[in-house]
Amino acid sequence: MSREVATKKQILESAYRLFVERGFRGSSMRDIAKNAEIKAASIYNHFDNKEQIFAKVFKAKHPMFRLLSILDTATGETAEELLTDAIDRLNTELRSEPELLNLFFVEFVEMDGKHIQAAIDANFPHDSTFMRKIFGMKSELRDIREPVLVRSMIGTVFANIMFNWFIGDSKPKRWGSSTEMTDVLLWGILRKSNSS
Amino acid sequence: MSREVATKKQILESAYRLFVERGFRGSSMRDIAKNAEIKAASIYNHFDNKEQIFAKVFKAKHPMFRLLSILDTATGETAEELLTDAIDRLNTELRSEPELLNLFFVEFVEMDGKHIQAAIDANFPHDSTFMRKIFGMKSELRDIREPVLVRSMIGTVFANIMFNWFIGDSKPKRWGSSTEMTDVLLWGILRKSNSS
DNA sequence: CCTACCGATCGGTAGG
DNA sequence: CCTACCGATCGGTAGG
Repeated sequence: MSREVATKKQILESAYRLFVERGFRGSSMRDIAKNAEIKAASIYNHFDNKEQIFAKVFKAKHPMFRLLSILDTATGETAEELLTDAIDRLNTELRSEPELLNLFFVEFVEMDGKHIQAAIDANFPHDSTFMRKIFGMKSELRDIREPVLVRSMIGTVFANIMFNWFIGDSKPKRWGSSTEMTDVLLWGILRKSNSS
Repeated sequence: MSREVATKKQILESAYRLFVERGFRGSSMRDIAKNAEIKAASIYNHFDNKEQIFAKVFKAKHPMFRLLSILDTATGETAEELLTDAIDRLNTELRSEPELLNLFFVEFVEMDGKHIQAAIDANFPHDSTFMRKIFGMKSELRDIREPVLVRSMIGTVFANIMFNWFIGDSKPKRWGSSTEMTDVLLWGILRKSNSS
């Protein structure tokens, strides 16, 4: 990797971490430069301006594709096992890296969503191992299209975590556990009832 | 309402709109003052600093309680009707006011979630008409606790909308409609199968 | 509630 | 890739 490419990569990585932690306007070019171990003016040898950096970071780190990759690692002999494992993995990943979705929030609030389409165009099509696996277990499922199934799963996990943020650490018993939430999802997806 | 209270209210309302549109660091005290039709220095007669304004805005506008209020307006003779109407209302509201959740995103990214607990403490307990209604239809439902039900519903609607942001306007057919998503949820909740 | 102002920091440029 | 610097804007204060 040439020196130039390496520096560019350092800038993008530094910017990613800062945008995720402090948002776009909260991350200065000087801070981005410092983490990349250069001076602020040198950034302009690689990028035209701050927003161009954000656009490239967002394209490279769009969280949707990260979540689909996590799904691909799930395993299981039956549909119920596969789905449960997939949900566990999503939950674990989002809990250990809660800022995974921050980049998207920043894009939505500060950028008005204007880079989303370009990021989608750059990353599609995505070959999903998970969808192929669950497709092979079709007989165990209700008649639901695969993408709808994937949405339901990501949605359930996502909603669990968001909801936990919403209510803070208070009253977890009152509001239920994520296991209870997963149960609702499985009942909605599987052809036969799961053990509960 | 005294002049002083009215001014304070104008400042909070102005700050709310700006925080939601541009984030915390993207909203200057001068902008907040201009929308409230005073000068920037005058804000300090009512608030100590910018962050205190955010804390008060967040406490007053925590989106969780807004969503619960929307649920309370739902009607229906059967559990299926009530749930479908509730989901429709949530979808309609979030679609017509997509920035409803932005305040929460800003709190999460720029404030590191530090005001959440205070907002919860200030707003609980919340008397939910919706939960009482659905409680009365318990025989039509699987054995799911009401809060879990509410979470599933808000979660499903929320995940639908987030997912639509994720994928932008592209390939709606490929990824399914929110009707298909609702169907999965109803199957997971209702004791008997719904028409599909 | 205002005018006037503070030091600090911002994104970006000039010129080497 | 750097030093030095630009005008603009920031949160906040003094003083009336």
